[in-house]
Amino acid sequence: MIEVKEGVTASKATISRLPVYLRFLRDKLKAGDENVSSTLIAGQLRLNPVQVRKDLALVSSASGKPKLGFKIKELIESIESFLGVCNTHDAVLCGVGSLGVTLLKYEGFKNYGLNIVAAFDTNPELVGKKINGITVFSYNSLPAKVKRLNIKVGIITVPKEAAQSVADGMAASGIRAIWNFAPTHLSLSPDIAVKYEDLAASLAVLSKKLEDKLRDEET
Amino acid sequence: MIEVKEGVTASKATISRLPVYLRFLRDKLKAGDENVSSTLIAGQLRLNPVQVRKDLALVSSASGKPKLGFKIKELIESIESFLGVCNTHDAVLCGVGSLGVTLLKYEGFKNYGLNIVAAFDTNPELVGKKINGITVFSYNSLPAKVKRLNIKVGIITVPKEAAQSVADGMAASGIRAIWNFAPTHLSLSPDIAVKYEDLAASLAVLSKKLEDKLRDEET
DNA sequence: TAGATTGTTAATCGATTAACAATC
DNA sequence: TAGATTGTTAATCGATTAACAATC
Repeated sequence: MIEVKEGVTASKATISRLPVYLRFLRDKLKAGDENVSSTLIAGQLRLNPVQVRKDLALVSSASGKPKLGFKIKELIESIESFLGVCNTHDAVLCGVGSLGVTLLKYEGFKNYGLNIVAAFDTNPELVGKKINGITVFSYNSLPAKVKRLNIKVGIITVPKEAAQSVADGMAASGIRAIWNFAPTHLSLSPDIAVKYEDLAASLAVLSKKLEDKLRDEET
Repeated sequence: MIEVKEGVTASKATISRLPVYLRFLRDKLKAGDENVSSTLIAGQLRLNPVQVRKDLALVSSASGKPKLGFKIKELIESIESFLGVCNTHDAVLCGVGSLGVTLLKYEGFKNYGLNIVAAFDTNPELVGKKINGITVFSYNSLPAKVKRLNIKVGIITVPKEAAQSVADGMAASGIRAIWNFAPTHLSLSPDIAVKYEDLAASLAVLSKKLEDKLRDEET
């Protein structure tokens, strides 16, 4: 039996590596492997083996065996539990445009503890439609629904002009965490957790990496 | 005249804050402001003022004036030039599904130096279509096109099962930077820069923030 | 002038990496 | 046994923050 470590404070960096490990381990398990070493994980994922061991030790009480490594199943259980403990939240999505629909259709969230229970839009033509089993409601009904279901997580996929006002509405309805896909900064009370899904920032980082590679080459 | 600092090595953290500043400054300029202080930027963006000044000093030779702050226009020019210098790349996108179409329709990339010149898919029904002015070609023609146009950046929006094979194909055709939206790890030569757009990881970070907020509350 | 703000140097903080004994 | 691998402690590295003189 795998003990789940509760109340452990993992760094943001570790937290964002955990889903990567999880995905990798699930693939390995599927491929029929039973054990995996931190050396192997690090090699494939281009990380430092010590870092991998530290990350794993933080969320899992399953200890590895010298020479053999870790039991994949145990690690998966541990990471799932750890993320699950932090996670499993109902969420609402606002803005049923191209991106909103893409997210509503995305099945992967359930594996990571997010459950989108309702979508909202101002466009009357969309209201009442079901996308991937999730009903689109009128934007006006957002506060009531969020309050009634005690929902804490909101996803914003509206055009950037509308994002601040939607965020304010969500905050006023009791939402405490906002996943913002609109390319704009939000001004909100420090009580609200905000995660920006910023494609421009990602792109900048990739470009930087590319320039580094190309520069290294010249030398 | 604003000098552009070339060959400056900004940290990954700084790089990913630059687009955020840029967006904020553009909004301020639009609102009619002429000057802005690092204190104000930091306050609104919830950053440390010293950090803001350091970031700005790194990419801009425009110096701020005590009491007044910085000229917004100069800062915008500097950041645009800096990101532009690193950036301006033609790119191809592979996988014209829900997410692929969303990205093809997204106008924001041009502001940050990315220019998607062609899309590819294996589905014959999609081939020949134009999305937002970008033609969808047969997946088979990817290598030839990438080589001929000397394209260095590839965007992967195929299902995860196909991602590795697409990545291999891109790498073999000369692509040096891959923006991977498929929820899977890619094994590639260290020569290739890869940026994972990992929704699961983002979600984990947001959940962690939320848990922190909720925990703080109890105390 | 008084006070807000800059730019820089030094201190702190946190995360990554190196070193190495323990062990299967 | 020999060697790969673990887990932990110490060292390093890098980024953030604090302190403060300079200045508009």
